[in-house]
Amino acid sequence: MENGAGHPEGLLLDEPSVGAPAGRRPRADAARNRAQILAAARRLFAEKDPRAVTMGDIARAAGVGRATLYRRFPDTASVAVALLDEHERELQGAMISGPPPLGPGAPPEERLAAFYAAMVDLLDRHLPLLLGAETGERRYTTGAYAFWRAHLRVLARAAGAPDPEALVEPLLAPLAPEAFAHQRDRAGLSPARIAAALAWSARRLLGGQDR
Amino acid sequence: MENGAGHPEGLLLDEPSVGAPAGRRPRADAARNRAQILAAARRLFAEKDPRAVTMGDIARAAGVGRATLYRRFPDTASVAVALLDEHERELQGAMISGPPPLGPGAPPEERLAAFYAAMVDLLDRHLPLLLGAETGERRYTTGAYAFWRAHLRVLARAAGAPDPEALVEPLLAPLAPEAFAHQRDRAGLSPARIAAALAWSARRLLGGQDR
DNA sequence: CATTCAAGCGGACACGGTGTCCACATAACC
DNA sequence: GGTTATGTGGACACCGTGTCCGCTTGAATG
Repeated sequence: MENGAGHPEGLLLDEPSVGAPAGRRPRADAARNRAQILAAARRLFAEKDPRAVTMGDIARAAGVGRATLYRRFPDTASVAVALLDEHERELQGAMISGPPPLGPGAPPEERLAAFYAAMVDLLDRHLPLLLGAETGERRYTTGAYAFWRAHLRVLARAAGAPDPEALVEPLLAPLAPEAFAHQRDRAGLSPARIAAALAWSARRLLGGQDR
Repeated sequence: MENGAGHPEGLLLDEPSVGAPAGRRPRADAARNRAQILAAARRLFAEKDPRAVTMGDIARAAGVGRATLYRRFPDTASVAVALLDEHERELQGAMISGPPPLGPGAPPEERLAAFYAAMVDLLDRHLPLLLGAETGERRYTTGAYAFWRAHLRVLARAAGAPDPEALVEPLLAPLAPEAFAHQRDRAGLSPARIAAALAWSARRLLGGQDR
């Protein structure tokens, strides 16, 4: 990486882009349907297992035909991604240009701990959506993931870790939606306790006692 | 936990039990079919995306009817679990009673590093099966997972970590099959490099300089 | 305000996978 | 060799997916 202080600037702060027509202003009924779809989907994801939500469910709950739904979203995961977009962009902004320790200016281990805390909060508040959006392999191909990855690579590098590229995945893996769901709902750990354990890990891993 | 040197003894060292008749000796044709099913499934999981393998695929490749397959295995994941059983039991045995550093007798951070190395090796050799067996949430409900969990809890406790229970998940998350697949096949990291990064993490996290 | 036309809509279809049922076959036991 | 319990697999109904095509409707134009 050339840029020493490099941040993953502009890596995923683009427009919503998922399910929204690009060129001209959308038609009134189209916009209304889109809003109905998103509202219905948010409800459905929350009230049953997000991975069991089908395209037919969403279309029926939104009061539109299935083909109308398919016109904008290729699958249920894309709907969830659209619902998550704004929350994730907000967090990304705070990471790039917000106040420390989440933003620039704090030592790497503290920035990592703050990132963990923010992500645990995001997971806690929007777990159904995240489960619906990032099921299985899809997690790694989504745009947001590339951003988290780039961010953590910068932090690992700044902390002088031996192989930042290879360290990124272990740092990010505990934030997998399924992992969080298991800890919170199956094992009964509070989000605060999960965040505390991650903060401890962050300081152990990137803390600068020897290097 | 009462048992100070406690190991999760007998937690998952039971009989294969998946798809094998329990009580009496199985019929000759049943045993033959079972072997054909497992052989065919192993082949299929290796040659295409394990998550795209269907019950019909396995039955056809094994030369048996679909209902025969359903008699033993409720879904494709169970077939993969049966194929993994022996490898995992072998590793579990080494962890409980094998030589250090994998077995008892080494400091926690070294045992964790050895566990990571062994798991990376298992993942590298049997990734298709693991992807087929532990897709998504199922990972957390499988028997083997409970064993890894218990093992890491013991190590974290021995290292004096503040909240071993909450630390287990972050320690285990990087070993999710999807995470490994992404690192090795998408990011192009060699298993050795992945293992090295995990070993470094293990020593930072559980290494005993300050506790 | 009437006309025109592209964009949006949704009912209907074909396909493929799942899980179950039941009539038949066959190995194991007497 | 006859009997029985177990194993087998073809067939069925159901559900979700993804696509096609004729109809509707909003918006731009004269």
